[in-house]
Amino acid sequence: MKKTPIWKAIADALRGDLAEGRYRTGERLPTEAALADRFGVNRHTVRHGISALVEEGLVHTRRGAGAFVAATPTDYPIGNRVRFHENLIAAGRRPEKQMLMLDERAATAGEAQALEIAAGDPVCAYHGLSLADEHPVAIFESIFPLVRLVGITQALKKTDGVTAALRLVGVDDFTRVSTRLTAVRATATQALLLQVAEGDPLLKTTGVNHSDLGQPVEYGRSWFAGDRITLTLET
Amino acid sequence: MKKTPIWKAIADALRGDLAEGRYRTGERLPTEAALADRFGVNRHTVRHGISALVEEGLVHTRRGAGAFVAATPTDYPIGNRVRFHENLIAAGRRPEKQMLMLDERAATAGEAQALEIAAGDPVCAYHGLSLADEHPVAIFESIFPLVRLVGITQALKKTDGVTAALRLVGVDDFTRVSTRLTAVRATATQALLLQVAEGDPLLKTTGVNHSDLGQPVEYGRSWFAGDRITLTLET
DNA sequence: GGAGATTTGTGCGTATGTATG
DNA sequence: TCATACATACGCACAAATCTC
Repeated sequence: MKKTPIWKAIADALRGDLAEGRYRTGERLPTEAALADRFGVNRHTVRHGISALVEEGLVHTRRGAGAFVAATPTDYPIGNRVRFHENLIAAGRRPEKQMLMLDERAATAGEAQALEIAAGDPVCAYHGLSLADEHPVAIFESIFPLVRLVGITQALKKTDGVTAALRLVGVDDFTRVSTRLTAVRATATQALLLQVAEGDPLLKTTGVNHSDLGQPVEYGRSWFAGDRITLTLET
Repeated sequence: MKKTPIWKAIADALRGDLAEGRYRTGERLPTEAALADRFGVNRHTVRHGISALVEEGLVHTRRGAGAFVAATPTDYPIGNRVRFHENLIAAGRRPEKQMLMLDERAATAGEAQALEIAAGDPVCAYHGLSLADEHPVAIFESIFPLVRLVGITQALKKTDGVTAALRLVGVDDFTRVSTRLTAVRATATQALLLQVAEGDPLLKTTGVNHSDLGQPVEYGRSWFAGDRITLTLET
């Protein structure tokens, strides 16, 4: 019989609560004092347990505010000095971009969190398809916060690219602050667009671009056909 | 001017010592009591700092024995030395590695090409499973060219990690020259090992590590459970 | 905007458990 | 067996950020 530390038992209990969906994304956990009281332990012991969840990426804390349920299930950083490079244009392939939809709507909770705006704030949604040699290779989706980027929708209609459109609304430079990669199944819609079978594996990337002022200006998601595309990371 | 906590300053100081090579790999750090005395702080404060280094993967601790240097990071100021698995481990979550198979055989055509050897040349194949919190998260497979790395199989048996094993056979340093990412379906075997359903999407990564002489010394492949793991790239 | 309460972060002290050598 | 060293856990105090009124 292995003896499990109290802090780990607390972490496990909380992780279980999260797994069961007893807390929603972004929701605040009980305070350390409340948890310490509930489990009948010292506040430090609770903190130790919570810190484990923070390391796992399940929870993030804000001093003075509380501990909140993180959006992502598990994140594994794989390096700080890695450049993300989409190597779509491998040897003589002609890339194209095709706009599928462009409209303005209210931000979902996840989009709002990524863009650091309030849920329901107006955003511009830009959907499209990337092709190489006339074969679809990826679906992309860019969300722009309208509160910061007035006129981005019109700019996207006029120009032919995100960079140019952002420049039109005053964002001369932006940097990608994070990229996340995971594998998912193709939904029916995605399968149709990418011309793969429903349920086929897709490589999903999500990322946020910040302006030089440090504000999020674009939340992008892409789905690559797993059997057709390989992303390469160059050091 | 930002105020840095004492524990962070201690972590930085120790990390600096490691970067300068003042401790060798495997060497024991001063005891917590000694460090607490040196820095004039409480032992808990030292522990907090050391725990940060443990999470980064720079140090590992053994109860009753001490804290030991895990790796000397020469890549701090400049450097494109991305140690894929080490960085995964740095994410914390009490990772484990479980060896599944270790044998010597002839290289397949693809392995030979990646390692720049002749097809059929003898290689060492090292298969394993990565776990976090006792849950499988990835399958890894490393192929080593025996023509360049005599005794690597025995070294892998003795040591507990690729880095240490390579050092045993004379490769003190190596660099990942490329990483490729794609999404695939889980085979029956992979599904069993990763405890997912057959056909579930997996994030597949492949990469080659070169020695400081520029020769390929390892061809690695990993399969991550797509619904459980997100790789993050930080700029 | 300001004052006070709340909540997390940091740090110290103490005690005991457990693995190591 | 015994001392050493890390691991866990409690308690106290204050700082810093946040939230509420």
